[in-house]
Amino acid sequence: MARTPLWSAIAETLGAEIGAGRYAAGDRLPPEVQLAARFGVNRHTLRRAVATLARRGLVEARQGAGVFVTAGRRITYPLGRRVRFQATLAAQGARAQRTILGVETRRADAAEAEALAIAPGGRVHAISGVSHADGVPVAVFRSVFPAERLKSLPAALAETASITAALGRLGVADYTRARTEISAATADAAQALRLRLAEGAALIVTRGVNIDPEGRPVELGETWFAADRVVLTVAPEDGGFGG
Amino acid sequence: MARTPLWSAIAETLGAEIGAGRYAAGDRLPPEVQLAARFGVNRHTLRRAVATLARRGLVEARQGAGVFVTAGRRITYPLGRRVRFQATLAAQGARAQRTILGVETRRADAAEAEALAIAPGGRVHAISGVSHADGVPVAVFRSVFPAERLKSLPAALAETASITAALGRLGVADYTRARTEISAATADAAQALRLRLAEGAALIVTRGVNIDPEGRPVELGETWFAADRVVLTVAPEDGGFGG
DNA sequence: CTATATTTGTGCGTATGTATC
DNA sequence: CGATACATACGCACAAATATA
Repeated sequence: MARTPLWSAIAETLGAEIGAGRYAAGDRLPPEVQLAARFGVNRHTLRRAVATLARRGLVEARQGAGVFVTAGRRITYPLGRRVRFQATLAAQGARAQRTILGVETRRADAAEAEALAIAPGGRVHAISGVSHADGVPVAVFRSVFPAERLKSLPAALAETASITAALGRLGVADYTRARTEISAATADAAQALRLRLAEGAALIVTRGVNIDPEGRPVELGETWFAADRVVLTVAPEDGGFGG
Repeated sequence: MARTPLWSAIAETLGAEIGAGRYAAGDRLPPEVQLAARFGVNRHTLRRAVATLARRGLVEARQGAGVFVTAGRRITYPLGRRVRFQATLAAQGARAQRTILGVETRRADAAEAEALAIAPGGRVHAISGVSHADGVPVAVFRSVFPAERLKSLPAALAETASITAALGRLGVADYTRARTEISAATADAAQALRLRLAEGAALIVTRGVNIDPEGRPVELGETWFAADRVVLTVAPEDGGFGG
């Protein structure tokens, strides 16, 4: 008979209270020392319970400020031939924004070279950044482009934050998603910071290759979505479900 | 300048050593007290580092036995119109096995009734279980079926563990996936136990409705995949990957 | 703007329980 | 059975970030 640990029972209790509305979205929970006193446990024990709730996305702890109940609305993100960030969010009444955090040109590793169908060790532009919906970060991404074909991509990106628009200037009028791999991971420190999540929170990970109309790869993209803010959907047939 | 916590630096070091092959798959790491001594930290601090690696799926701690490096091979699981567990694994040379852990008949909740297009409060059969590949648990699932139409499903499942076969006996010769939602989560205690993962490990979560050739929903299925053992793929065009 | 209190984050030490070998 | 090794839980202290007087 495995008896449930204290921290687990406390997490259940607090989670249920949040669900029941005792603490509403945006509210601050009582300080850890008070909660520890209420449950009659050590602060460490209570902290483990709170960490569990944070990983589940129910609360968010901010050092010096407190532990806050998170909001909770989820964006639906359809996967298919055509994956467009801005258009998807606009259709759901959300304002999309992309921030480029870094651009570098370097040699491709083996996996990148294969995915982009370039020579091993060929040069690539690597772009990383964060995607926001209505000011809330929903994903971090890293994209790799063949540098030889898209020499002036960094310059184009300096003028427009939209990757679609930047590619358009370089003659890639259209692109489609050849294949998408989906996995999951837990947020590391850097991702947690960018996405305003607790470390260890669940992320949906996608890895996909975009190709131009001739079938040549133009982008290898990896995206880490905050799982408590996004749901991906896969529809076997394209073309709307009719709202 | 944010100085990195000790536990984080230690996790990086150990993770790199595992990646470099200093500890091979299946190997046991030195005991916590030894590792704590090696890094000159308290056992708590080392445990947090190990917990981080466990969440990432690099290691697995077994009480009383030790901390072991996990194997690492990943199964590819294509999502599409036709989602068949046994056939998918067989194509990759893995032996598929499904264990039914529980069958109950109860009233549908609002979401289930809507997904299955039955009257609110109508009865459903709920099946839960675990899927294994070559003896390794890769997913836990819960499926809900309309009980009125499939009255003897529990009996059929008692004779064959295959859901496809059981449905076949009840006149559902074929079914296809209407839509799939994908998210991610971290493993709770029960899921961690069934999947032999650390609590907090990353899970890929899918939720899908299967429909018969006439378009009537026959199953609402939720699956939690161990993210370090499975990759889902989405191909815009159907038609086998050949293999 | 500065000083102080509050609150979460990290880390050590110790003790005991429980599963495995 | 005993020895080993991971799991839980308590206590104390200080650092870092934030809020407040």
